[in-house]
Amino acid sequence: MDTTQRTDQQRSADRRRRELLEAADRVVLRDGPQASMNAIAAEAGITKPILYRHFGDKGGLYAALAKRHTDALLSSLRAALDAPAERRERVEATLDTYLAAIEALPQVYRFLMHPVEGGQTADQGFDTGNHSVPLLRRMGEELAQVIEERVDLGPNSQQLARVWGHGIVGMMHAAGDWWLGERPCSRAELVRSLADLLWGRLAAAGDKVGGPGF
Amino acid sequence: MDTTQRTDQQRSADRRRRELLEAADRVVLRDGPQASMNAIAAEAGITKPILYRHFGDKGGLYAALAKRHTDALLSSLRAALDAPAERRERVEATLDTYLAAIEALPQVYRFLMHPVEGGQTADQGFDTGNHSVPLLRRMGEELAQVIEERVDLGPNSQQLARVWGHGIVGMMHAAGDWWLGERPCSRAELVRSLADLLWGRLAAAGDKVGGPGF
DNA sequence: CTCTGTCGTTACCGCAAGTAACATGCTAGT
DNA sequence: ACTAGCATGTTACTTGCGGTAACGACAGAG
Repeated sequence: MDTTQRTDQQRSADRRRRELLEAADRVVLRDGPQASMNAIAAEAGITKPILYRHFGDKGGLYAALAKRHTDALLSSLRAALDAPAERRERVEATLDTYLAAIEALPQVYRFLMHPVEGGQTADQGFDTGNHSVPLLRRMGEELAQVIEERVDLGPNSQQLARVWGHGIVGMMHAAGDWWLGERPCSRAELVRSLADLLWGRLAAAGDKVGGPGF
Repeated sequence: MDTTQRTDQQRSADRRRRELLEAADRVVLRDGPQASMNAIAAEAGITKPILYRHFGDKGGLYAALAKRHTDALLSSLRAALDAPAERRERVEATLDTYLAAIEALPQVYRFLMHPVEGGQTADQGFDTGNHSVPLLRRMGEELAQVIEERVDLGPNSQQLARVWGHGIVGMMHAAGDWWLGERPCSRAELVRSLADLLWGRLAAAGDKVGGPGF
C-alpha cells in the first residue's frame, strides 16, 4: 500500500534523524559549541549532504538539537514550578533544578546559550530582533505564564509577569554562568542567595555607613 | 635620539590604532556582529594584514573594541550607581542608564554580548571556564563591589554581594534583550517593573486562587 | 526491462580567517 | 651620496568551513 510504505519510510527517516541528533550530541559534548558539520557527519558515519537533507542548514540542526535539550530542561523546570508547595520552596526548587542541569552538562549548556550562528548567508535587514537565544526566551515566557497564573499582581499583571519572567530567568542564567566558571560556593548557597535577592533582601538591608577608607 | 624617534613612532601607531578602531566601530554598527575583517579593513582604507599586525587576530580586535564600549558604559553606570540618592532611585537610574545605552546602539550592544568567536583555532581543553562574555562579567563584578561597599549584608557579605551583582546584571541584561526585541512597554515602565521585582514584590504578592480554567 | 524516487557519495563553489612574501619610503650610519 | 635597517603597506596564497550540484547505487511499480 501507499500509506504503509510511506509510514515505513517516515519511520526510517525519523530513526535516522534521531541517530543523527545523537551523534551531533556526542560531538557537541566533545568539541564544544563550534562543532563542525563535517565532524558531526563523520561521527554519524555519513557525509555532509545527508545532514543538510535532514536539517536544511546548520541553524536547523542547531534548532533541532536545542529543542531536545530545551524541552527536557523545561519539563524539569515545570515540575519544580508546579509543585504544590510554598512559593519560596518552589522558587528554590526551580533554581536548583536549573543549576543542577547546567552543572551536569556544561558543554551542552554552553552550546544552547552561545549558538555561534555566524553564517555568511545574509539574514541582513534585521534591526534588533532575531539573534536566536531561544532557550532563554522560552524559559522566560514559560516562567511569565506561571507567574501570571499563580500570583496576584493586580492590574497590568500580564506585562509585569513577562518582565519578571525574563528578568528572573536572566538572573538565574547569569549567576549560574558565573558560578560555573568560578565555583565560589556550593549550589545550595547560591540558590539561597538568589532566592533572598528575589525576596527583597536588597531593599530591606540597611546602608553601610563607614566606607572602607573613611 | 632613539627615544624621541620611538615616541613619534609610538604616537603614530597609537593614532593608527584609534583610527582602525573607529573604522571597525562604523562597520560593526552597520553590519552587525558578523562584520568581516575584510570589510573593516576596507572601511579603514587599508588591507587585512595591517589589522592583524595591530590586533593579532579577530579576537584581539574584538577585545580592543569591546574594551572601549565596555569602559564607556561602565563609567556611565558607575555615575548612576554612586549618585548621592536613595537606594531605590540609584537602582532605577542605573537600570535606566543601561537600557538607554542598549536602546541607542543596539548593534554595538549585540556585538558586545554575542561575540561569535567561533574560530577554528583550537582552544581545546577548556572544561567550563572561558567563553568570553566579558562585559556581563565586568558589570557583575563592578556592581558586586558597589553593593558590598554600600549595603550592610551581615556576615558573608562579599560572597552574597557577588552573587547578587551577577544576578542583577543578568536580570537587567535578559529583560533588556527581550524588551529590545518586542518593545512591549516604555523604558520607564520596564525600569519600574524590574525595580519592583528587586524590591520583593514577588514575595509580597498574594496567591491567585481561581485559575483561568477553574 | 525500464522508470522513478530515496539514500548515499564525490567533487566542487564561495567566503572568511590568517599568513608569506614582496614592495616602498624614511631615518641613520659610514 | 650609497646602503642597511625598519616600519608600513600591498598582492597573492593557504586552510577550513558552510552549503550545493551532479552523479551513483538500490528498491519497488508498470
